[in-house]
Amino acid sequence: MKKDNSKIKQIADSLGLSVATVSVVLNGRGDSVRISKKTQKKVWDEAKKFNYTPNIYARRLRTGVGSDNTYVIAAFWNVTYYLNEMFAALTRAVMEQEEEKGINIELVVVPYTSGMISEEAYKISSNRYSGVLVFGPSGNDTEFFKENEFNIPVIFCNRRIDGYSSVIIDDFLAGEMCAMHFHERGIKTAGLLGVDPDNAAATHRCQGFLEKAKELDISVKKSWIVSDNSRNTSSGYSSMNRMLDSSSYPEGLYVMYDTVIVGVLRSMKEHGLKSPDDIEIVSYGDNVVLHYLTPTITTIRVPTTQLVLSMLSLLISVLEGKKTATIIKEDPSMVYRESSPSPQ
Amino acid sequence: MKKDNSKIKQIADSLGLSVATVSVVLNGRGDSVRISKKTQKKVWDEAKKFNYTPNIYARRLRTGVGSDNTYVIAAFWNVTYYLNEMFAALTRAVMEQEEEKGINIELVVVPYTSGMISEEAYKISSNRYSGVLVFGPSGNDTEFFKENEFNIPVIFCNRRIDGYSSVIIDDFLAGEMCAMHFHERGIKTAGLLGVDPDNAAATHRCQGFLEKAKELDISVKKSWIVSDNSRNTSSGYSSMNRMLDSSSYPEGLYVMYDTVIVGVLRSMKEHGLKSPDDIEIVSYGDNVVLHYLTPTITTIRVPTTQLVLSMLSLLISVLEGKKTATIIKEDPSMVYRESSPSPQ
DNA sequence: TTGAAAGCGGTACCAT
DNA sequence: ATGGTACCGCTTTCAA
Repeated sequence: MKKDNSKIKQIADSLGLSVATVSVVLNGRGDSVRISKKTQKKVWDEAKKFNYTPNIYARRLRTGVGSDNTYVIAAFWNVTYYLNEMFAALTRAVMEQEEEKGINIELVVVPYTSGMISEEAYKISSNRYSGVLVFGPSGNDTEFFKENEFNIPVIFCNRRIDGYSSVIIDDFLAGEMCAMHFHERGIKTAGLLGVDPDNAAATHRCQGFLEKAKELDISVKKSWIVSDNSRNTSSGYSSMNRMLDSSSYPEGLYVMYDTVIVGVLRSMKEHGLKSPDDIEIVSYGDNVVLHYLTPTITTIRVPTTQLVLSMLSLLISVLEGKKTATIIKEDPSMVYRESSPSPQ
Repeated sequence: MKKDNSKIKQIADSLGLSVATVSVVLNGRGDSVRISKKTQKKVWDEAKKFNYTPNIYARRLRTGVGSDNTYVIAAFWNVTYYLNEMFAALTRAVMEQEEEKGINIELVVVPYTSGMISEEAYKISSNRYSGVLVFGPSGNDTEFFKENEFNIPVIFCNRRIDGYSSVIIDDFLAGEMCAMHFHERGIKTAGLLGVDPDNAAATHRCQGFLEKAKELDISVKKSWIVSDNSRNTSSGYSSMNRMLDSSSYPEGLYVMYDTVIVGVLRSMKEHGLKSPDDIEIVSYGDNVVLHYLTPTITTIRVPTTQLVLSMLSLLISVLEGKKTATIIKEDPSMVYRESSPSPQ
């Protein structure tokens, strides 16, 4: 059922009043401008009948509000994944940049479901935003951007796409780091949990890991590579169950996202297994719980906060004409904890 | 350093061109409209020199984009707390309501730091938004709203404030529920972790708990009431340390937020204590990890998803004139797990 | 107590 | 290849 978003003029006409009067009443200033109660009521009734909704953009333009030094930045947000930590980083980055650069940022969040970004992307090319940040695009989603071109800057979070800016983690390296770590620990068999062909970042990590593992003679059985495209505690639990219910398990496990780790630990416990004794675990991410779980979890830390801040900062620089499209790298680093201690 | 957000007219004048030409060039349509390369370059150079930033609202108004059936909804977001789960719920609620009601929602996130909402709140009264949702206001913040009045609907998440709409959890009841549960478990001594006088919801829970505990002869020592206004894993860890480092500890512990629980468990472990054997734990919230930790954590579940959905749905109803300001209640419920099993 | 009209900053049509 | 101008929807000043 289509709403009739009527305009002030329509209300005014059908009441035989002027738009000025209607506007004043609708802004709650009827009394102070001394519009008669009777007229006020008529206006309100008619507005309700027409289901009047003010055009916010017309209002803003007229009042000049939010037009000075203001960038309208859209954050395209994949609701399918668990990007919650990133959101916290984004809100903080916004406050920081507003302060630092003396600007105003209007942060518009555009939710999309994995693979369906094309349904929302028309918004990018319709003069709505100053610039765009994209979080968590799947294979389909990135494909869409490759095939289209936009006239405002679009910056990706940890995805390389020709012609676009991005801030990326060297995920291939993150994969290699884990394999090298396992090698130094004397680990000869290893598995991967959370593989997702639709996720470019995770895929790079896998590749980096697998190539390096091969080079270092770490054996990776097929049944030790478990996919998981949900990235949450429950999915981590069932993924790990799948591996452990099969005949064997590896000495070392590389978990693609720290958001699943509690589920992994649970599954191990229910199978009577302990980390690091039975399986050494290396996670990916910098969630603070990794430092408090039992065992504490070794992780390849990605600087989430820095990542998001770099995205926003880059976008603003581009908008200010200070930089052109580019790629910024943030480096992952190893944090040793109980689940797979430092080799030294 | 104030930016000079110059206008198209200025560029046009200083170049001796028309606004039309400048507009076309700046929109990247210079070639298709056959503006000479030379002129295009002049325009771009001048725009850069003037640091031209288009007024997004003027553009939207003119192009009519995003004006049909669109509500601009601001979510005031306290970045000090850990409301990440809520954000996921909010993005999903937005998609749901757009679908269900056949409307468009532009979700604007306005970050604020605890106690400082007044610095951002002027935005509410300046015609920027259709309506406002407020998440995580502290005592100061709610005080501010009590003292001011706004001409657009403002809806609070789990805070009662005279004259405003809200969707609330019966936190007093949630407190009582825990005390009653402990009583049925035969627990005679209990503590509270995560008390925060600045947080109305947590305070109600404490009150409900303490009153019921008194009634049921559960003793609550002062040193067992530990405050924590940070609500994260680290703060939970240090809060619990504070309690356990003192002379004694209670049989039952009510933890005000599930976001601290991993820290609490860690502290107990380091003190050689186990749940439920040494201390029975009841949490508050519905984070999925509670179901996978060791031990699994008994909790008073609040329907976060429903809570946020109700807020948004209520706001839209008010905007559509279908409802007036009101208060909606969502009920907490007990979920029994290992850390404090069902009494039966 | 109400109305007429200017104008916010752009875009796009139609001329030239 | 470029310019003139109406107009998007609303608020506000000033006049009646």
